Amino acid sequence: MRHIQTLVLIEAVSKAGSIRKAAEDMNITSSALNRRIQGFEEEFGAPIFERLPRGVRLNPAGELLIQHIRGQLADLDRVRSQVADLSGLRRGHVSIACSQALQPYFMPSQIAAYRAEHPGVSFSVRVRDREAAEEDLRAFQGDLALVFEPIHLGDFDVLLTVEQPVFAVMAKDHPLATKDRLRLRDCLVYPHVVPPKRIGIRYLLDLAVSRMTQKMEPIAEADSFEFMRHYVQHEQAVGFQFPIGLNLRGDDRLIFRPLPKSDITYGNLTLMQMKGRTLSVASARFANQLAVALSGNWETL
Amino acid sequence: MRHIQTLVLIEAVSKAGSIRKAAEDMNITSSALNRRIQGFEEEFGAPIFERLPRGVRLNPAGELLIQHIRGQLADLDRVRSQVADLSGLRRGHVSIACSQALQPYFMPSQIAAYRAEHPGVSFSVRVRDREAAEEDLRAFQGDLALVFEPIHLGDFDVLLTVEQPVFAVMAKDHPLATKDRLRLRDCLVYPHVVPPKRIGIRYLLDLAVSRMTQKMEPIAEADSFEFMRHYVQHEQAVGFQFPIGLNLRGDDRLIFRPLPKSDITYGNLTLMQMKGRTLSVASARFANQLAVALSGNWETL
DNA sequence: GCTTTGTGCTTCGTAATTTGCAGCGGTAGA
DNA sequence: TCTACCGCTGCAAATTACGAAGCACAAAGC
Repeated sequence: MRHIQTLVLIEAVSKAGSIRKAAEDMNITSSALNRRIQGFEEEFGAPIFERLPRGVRLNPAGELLIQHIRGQLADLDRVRSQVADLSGLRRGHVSIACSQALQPYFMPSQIAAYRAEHPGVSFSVRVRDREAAEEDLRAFQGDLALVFEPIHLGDFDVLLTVEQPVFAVMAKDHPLATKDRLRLRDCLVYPHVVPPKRIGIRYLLDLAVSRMTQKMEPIAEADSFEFMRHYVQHEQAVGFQFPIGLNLRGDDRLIFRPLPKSDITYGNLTLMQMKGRTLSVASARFANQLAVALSGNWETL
Repeated sequence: MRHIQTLVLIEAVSKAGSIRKAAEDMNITSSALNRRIQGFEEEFGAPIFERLPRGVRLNPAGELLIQHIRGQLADLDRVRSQVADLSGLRRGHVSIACSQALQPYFMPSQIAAYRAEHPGVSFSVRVRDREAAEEDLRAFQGDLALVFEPIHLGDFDVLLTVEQPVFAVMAKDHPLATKDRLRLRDCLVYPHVVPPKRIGIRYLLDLAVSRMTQKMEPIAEADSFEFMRHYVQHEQAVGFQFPIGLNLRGDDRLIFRPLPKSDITYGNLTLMQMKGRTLSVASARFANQLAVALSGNWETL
């Protein structure tokens, strides 16, 4: 794409932080890149970068412009995808950012199901906490985001929201495993493992605990649910997870018990896209499939 | 803008219908233009034009692309406007399509008021019926549209809607001028002048008459309100207009009487923009001013 | 049926633009 | 003071785009 190359170069420079570095990345000489940028700034009518002793950085005008550039590049991708689609080849690419909970079971099965029908579509899946996922959308680095408890809802279009209760996770021989109705306060009596603050489930836990007299005193704070899953098998500890991240029936070492909504708010699993953006054919269809899959009850998982 | 020229050329070709004509318009040779298009199609990966014996025409892929191009050009304008704005110069351009009724009084006074505060902003005003105004927005040929009774509301963002009653317009010595409460059926007894079907006020008239036993039998159908205004001074005829298009107090030759809502629905004057589009600074501020001006009651005009 | 007109497209020599190389001046950190 | 890295600039080479002319073809015009 010749007519767009300058824009791509500008983005590369803004990412590299210096013209020379960006020139190396893009396999051209720094002088050529330098002159292209100067030429663009002249055409544009205003400087885009502020020159620092150690390199360059976008000025406010440049920030405005780079947002435009990213939007245009993403939109051009969309057009190409639509064109490819109407010429019969069902190919394309879907880029999605999602919570950790969706990694082990949900996303793999969904992507496999989609690819069974559209083998020409490729995927990139990035694990992001709720804040980073939104940042991805904003920078046009991802088409979709599927996260619990999003923060800045106003900046995005919400395609779907479903509620999921928080589950307590423990070993089969845990004393609490025999209780059929488990309360959050029971869990906190035992050693517990929780994720760090940026994770949605932790946000819900903090909210719930703030209304209780008991305090949360985690023996471990880990951003890996895998760690939690395995740790509770070594000590008689309790972990927390959403059902979509659990193999509710198929796990023979762990026990999962839902916590009542009165104890801890249900988590909102939300499928979002950048506000006002038109998705590529592949992304839109995949989003649709996700919506159908999620609209079922979690108890049927 | 060098990196965008090919896109502009493509748009020119699609408008001219032939490469040679477009080349003349753009002051280059047809061979150069031809090669640029071929080059673009190769980069793009698919033909954009279908070649006809008498010229070229956009194929479906091209239609998709041209929409992207127009959006990109409009968005770049917006960015440049914002950049100009943050560097202190309050300049820019506002392009608005609006109904005939707004031409004599409303738009001139609004634009003058805006330019009194922002002398660097220029305007283009196009008179369009409600359908053509929407087409303008869709093709990114206008930033705003202010029309009565829009048709495809779903494709646009509505910034404001205000109701305006239909007024009967007649000479000062007209027999009906003495009645203080005028009904539509009274007007239709006399010779009447109406606009053609594509105009919003005619749509309302047709709707109203379809519920009556009386029929509409216009002695003249004219798309110029000026014609109507002057004609009713020659014959004892009745015309129709919205109050925003009338000088309610200042006209010493004509009488204006509102028709009751039960006789004929109030017209919806609607300020719209292209769905999801971010307007330039100047356009957004002007839209804001229009909204403020219109939110007052028509009776205070 | 023939000419005329208008189309997209190609060839080729030339003009315009971009690139790479080397070097300059300047700033920050050692 | 020295080194490393930065943005920037002449200048010649390489690349690219352009204009003029002409070709093949199809639809009107006569």
